[in-house]
Amino acid sequence: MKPLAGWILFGYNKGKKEKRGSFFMQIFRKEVVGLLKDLIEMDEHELAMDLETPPNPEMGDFAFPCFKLAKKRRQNPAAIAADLAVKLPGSDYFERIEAKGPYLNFFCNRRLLAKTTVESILAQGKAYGQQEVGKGQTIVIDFSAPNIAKPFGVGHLRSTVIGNSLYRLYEALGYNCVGINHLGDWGTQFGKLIVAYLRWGDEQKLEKEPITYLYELYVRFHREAEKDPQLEDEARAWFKKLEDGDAQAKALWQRFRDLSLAEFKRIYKLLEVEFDSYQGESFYNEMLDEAIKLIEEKGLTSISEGALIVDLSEENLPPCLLRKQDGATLYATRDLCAAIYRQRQYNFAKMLYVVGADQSLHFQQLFAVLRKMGYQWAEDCVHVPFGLIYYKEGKMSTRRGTLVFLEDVLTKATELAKEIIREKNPGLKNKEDVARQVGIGAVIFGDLINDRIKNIEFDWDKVLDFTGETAPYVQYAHARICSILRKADSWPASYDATLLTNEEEQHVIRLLARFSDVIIRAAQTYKPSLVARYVVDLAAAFNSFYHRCPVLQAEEASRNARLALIDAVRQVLVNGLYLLGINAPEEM
RNA sequence: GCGCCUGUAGCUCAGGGGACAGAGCAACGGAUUCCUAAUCCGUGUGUCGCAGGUUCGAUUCCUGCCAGGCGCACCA
Repeated sequence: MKPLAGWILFGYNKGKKEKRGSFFMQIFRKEVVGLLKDLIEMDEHELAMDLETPPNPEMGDFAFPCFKLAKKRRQNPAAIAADLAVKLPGSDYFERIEAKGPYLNFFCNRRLLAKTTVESILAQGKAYGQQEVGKGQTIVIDFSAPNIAKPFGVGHLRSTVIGNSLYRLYEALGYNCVGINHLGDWGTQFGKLIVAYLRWGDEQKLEKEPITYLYELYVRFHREAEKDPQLEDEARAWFKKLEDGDAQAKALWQRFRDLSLAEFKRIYKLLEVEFDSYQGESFYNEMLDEAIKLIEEKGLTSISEGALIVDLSEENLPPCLLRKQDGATLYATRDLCAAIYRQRQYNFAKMLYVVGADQSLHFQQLFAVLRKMGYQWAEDCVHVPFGLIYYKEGKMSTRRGTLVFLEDVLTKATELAKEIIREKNPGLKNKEDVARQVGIGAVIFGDLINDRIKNIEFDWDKVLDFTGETAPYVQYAHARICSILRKADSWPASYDATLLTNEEEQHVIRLLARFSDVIIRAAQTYKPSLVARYVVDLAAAFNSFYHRCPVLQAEEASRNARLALIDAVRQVLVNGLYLLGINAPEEM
């Protein structure tokens, strides 16, 4: 996988993962390298690579392990560490440098770290954490992509929230992002739906509850098709007619699509997710012939069992089907066409497909065909897979009808939030709004906190638990800060952040300083979970601080510095939650 | 059968080759004349699936095996 140009500047193309700290920590890191480089037989890069963060803050902020030197010098590593500690010149950046066993530990100047961190957060505000590594580059993100005429289940939530978070992460890195909702609005399922509707359809029911009703028809089709396999053939025939432009088929399709899309947009509004394009599979219908011709001209196609395929046996992959026996196209055909179109349209530096891991093979095939076609940019296409959502009984299945509707989950979570508000903060204004932000935030967060590749078991108790590592926990910390800031009637004319040196304050500051690093790493690995974990850590650190260190009651100099500190925490919580697509109410 | 993914505390999961492997939940015990108790503090359990290998050092990298999940041509 080719690294993005921006990351090369950031030292991310070194093959081996480079351990680096935040922007601020980077200043200190450079100083460590500067201090050590003349004392040891290692080049600066190797030295920087070996620097690590001790497991415990009592062991300092940086550690240099002396094992490699021990081998080179044929000496005891602990003796080397002790020797270096004595020989090192002093530095304003560090309060202490001491040997501990085979490690040389560096302790940052707390005052300096506190000052740089808090002051830049307050100066940069919403922009804190943002960078420009992606400036001038476009990244296409294909996400959500629900199937028309099927309900929006909790399974679709994953693609939607992961994609949305990646969008915001890359935007924060300066990339020009294009979010595409590649709607599943074409394919054999429409043949099925048309058959079902023509046989059993009820206009009034369709009008009233389009998705639910279309879903019923879809489930019924599969139930009946088990007894009567001929239905499947009939469905395929109708889809072929649709592709050939049959008026009746087209009219039904259009209706199903319009009704479904209207419902999806309601959910996107609840989630506050937006797209730059809703060009789904059907959009490419007119271009399919041209795309297939392009592949044929490159001599990649062949006929097998009556179908038009691209043989991929050289790549150790099953063939990619472009046309079925009846001439109708498939998912892969339309995806190939879409990829080519998007490259022409956006000239992307990278294209992400946020699609379930169960489709890994499809993407391997897709990218293989693009490579065979000679497109360099095939290397810039990335499948960002995620695990399935499970019920105890097994995978959720649209066909079997064992699906949990996302809207129900969002509604229940919001209601629970409202209940808790009524109990804990009855005087709160705009309860509805806050309940929605908290409830929906909890659902989004519950998804993003887990590494995306893991399967998730759907559990109502867990979705509706608002304690511990959850969005409400983070939002609550934020609301508390806002409350303190409100009560501090006057904002200090000046503050001295170098006073923030106690353990709780420093713990918070170290986390604050790491924020930009988290953004880079989350974007690089396509893992919003890193941001979710970070934001929980920061909230937890704040909560510890909150319980041990008074702000408003502190004597003036300390009070002013702490007000600045918590305002910085507030800002970073807001920025972090934003990257996850979650709101931070000021009261809850 | 082949391919991909996963396997860490009772449960759900973090862990960027290094110093005693960490959270949340659940359980129990504490904290509210004090900035929102959706909070905080304390109490403890691990053959890091198993077996090899690379390394000064492996939960982390490699190989094999075991278990679970997903996928493997006319669905998406």
